Amino acid sequence: MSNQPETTIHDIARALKISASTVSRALNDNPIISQATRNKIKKAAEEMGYRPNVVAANFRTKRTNTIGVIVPLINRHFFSSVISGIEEIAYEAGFAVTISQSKDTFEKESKIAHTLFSNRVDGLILSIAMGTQSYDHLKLFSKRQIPLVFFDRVVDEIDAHKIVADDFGGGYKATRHLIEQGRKRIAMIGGPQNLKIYQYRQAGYLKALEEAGLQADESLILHNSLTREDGTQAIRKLMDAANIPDAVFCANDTTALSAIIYLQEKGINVPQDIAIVGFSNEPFSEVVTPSISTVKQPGFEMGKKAAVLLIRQINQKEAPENFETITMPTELIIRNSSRVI
Amino acid sequence: MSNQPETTIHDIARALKISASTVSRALNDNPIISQATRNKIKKAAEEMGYRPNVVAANFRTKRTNTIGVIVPLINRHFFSSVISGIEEIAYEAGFAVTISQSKDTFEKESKIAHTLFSNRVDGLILSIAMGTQSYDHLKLFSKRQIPLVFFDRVVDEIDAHKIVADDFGGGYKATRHLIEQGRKRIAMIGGPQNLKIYQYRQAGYLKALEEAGLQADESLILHNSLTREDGTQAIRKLMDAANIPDAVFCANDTTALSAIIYLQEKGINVPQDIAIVGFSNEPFSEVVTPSISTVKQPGFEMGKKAAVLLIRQINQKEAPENFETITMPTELIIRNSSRVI
DNA sequence: TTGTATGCGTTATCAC
DNA sequence: GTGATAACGCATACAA
Repeated sequence: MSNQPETTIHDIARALKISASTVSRALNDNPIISQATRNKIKKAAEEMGYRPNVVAANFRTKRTNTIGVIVPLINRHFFSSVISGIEEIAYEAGFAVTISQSKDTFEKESKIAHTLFSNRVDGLILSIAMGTQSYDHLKLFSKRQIPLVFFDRVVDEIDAHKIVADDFGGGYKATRHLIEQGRKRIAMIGGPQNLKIYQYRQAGYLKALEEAGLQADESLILHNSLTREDGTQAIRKLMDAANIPDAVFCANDTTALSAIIYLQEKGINVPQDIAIVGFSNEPFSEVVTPSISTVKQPGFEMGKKAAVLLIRQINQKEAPENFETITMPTELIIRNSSRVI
Repeated sequence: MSNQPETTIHDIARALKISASTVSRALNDNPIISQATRNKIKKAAEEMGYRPNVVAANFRTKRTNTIGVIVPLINRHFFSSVISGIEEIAYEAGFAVTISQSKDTFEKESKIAHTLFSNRVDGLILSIAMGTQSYDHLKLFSKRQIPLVFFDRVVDEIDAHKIVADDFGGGYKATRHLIEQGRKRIAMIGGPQNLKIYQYRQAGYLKALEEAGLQADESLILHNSLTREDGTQAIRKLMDAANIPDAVFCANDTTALSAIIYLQEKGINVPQDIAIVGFSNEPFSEVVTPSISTVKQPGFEMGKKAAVLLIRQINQKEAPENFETITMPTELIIRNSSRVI
């Protein structure tokens, strides 16, 4: 069971009585090598079980053909859609993709970023963790001219291409829809305000209220981390207050679900008594009862776009003179949690 | 905006008028270097913005401290639980984790395996794709003594540690539960029979039927790829036949959901008319109406176990004389889709 | 405890 | 078209 030594281009060169450089060139389909020798070399490589040592090549060329991706949680439908989009483009362009999850903590995000940097990924695509407030681990990349593309949860302080969904429009459309359903006291369960996306969703909500001549009520606006538990706590707080809402716009589907479950337990009718709209279009939102109205983000498309921009930047080797922020449209999906038929 | 050159250990050595090897040793906390010089070197490294070139080190040491993980789909709760388990252990042990998804196709799986191999991952943890029937891309690893651990969807033909859930027991418990609810004509929507896990789930089902003196009915056993669409088609086929079932055991939660939705549309009562049990405990199964009875697999624990075995094998550098197959317990969770109260 | 020398496998530069 | 040679940055065997 001894470790058989790796076949290298030198072994092939020796066997064929040619030089290693010719082997290298042939294997890389360098057109300068004649078709005949190229075939001969490839055949020999095949027979000898040659496997290129990519690590050595990466070391030599200073390129790894690898893109790093950091998402808060792999297991969110939106994020895994983005990942699929990134993979599709990267795959076509000959890049491998390394995926990591920050678990929404700054500590893990920073550690991952350093690891990816040390492993010399050619570029990085990421959506920052909820807890991230310092950006040294990302400045590392910009300082060394390693292309960086943000999506969804972006950072103003760093110059880079940014792909975002139209969170403002989503919040606006969701709220406007509730208003059109005749709701007057519309609460909001929002996310951490250090993240732009949650600021924008809330801004859209406020804008819709204002347009409709409805007074925003501070006591109806809550902020938390948007987990199942946070959602339950938030809806309880809303319902225990003096002046209960007749609708709730939730900044994600998870808290929308919490709200629905809590209200059902209390015998309160959704949507008749209280209408609910979520955000993100998680798969479960379609299949729960009542199905959850929500705002759909084009995750797959965002991933593709992010990868295209990143790879372009990698290949041109120059930092672009100006960075784009691309806003992709969101779509309100009206389901039973907000529609009084 | 020019690319500043990387600081190397030689730069530090020159600045400190010492040798590069001392710098290398100090930075790696080699105890042979005196505390004083170690501190001095680390301080200089810090000040000079030194970042180790991990690619170069990997190349030199032939180790990457990276574990490759291939799963069919990142976005399945079970798989992402496994990934979390793997990450937790790997993180503690100083390994990075590269995650890829095969999208359940052989082609992508094979391509990923080759990429990971070429990138010299120290070990591989994987659950094979539904379509995978040839194993050359995995034999690559065993041939070069690169440790390999399978989980969930394992391969008999390859010697390696294997972590599986008790699929047989899960199928058995699920079916027995349906029998205890008084069901007599229990159908099964099963998965591809080239995968052991689906064979075992079905074997458990058959065993429970047999024990109860119920005749297995071939017309009540269907096989497909267990997607939403497959599930809908399967339940339709079952309901269109002469002799309709009074319960269905589905090999995953996705098809269980399809069945429930289809039956509800047809005005058939779940569980009164037809009881349903799924498999895997996807998050949605708890929150749909009716909530779906299912079999829970200990994904997180399986991931941890797989990582522990893999890392042990990596560190001892020797192929173990005998490989273990570890079966982790499954748990039946009884919910409303099968419980007539 | 530190320094010197060497080589990992590949690609790139230059020569022929 | 092909070959010889150097170099990438680091870790290590050996020498001091």
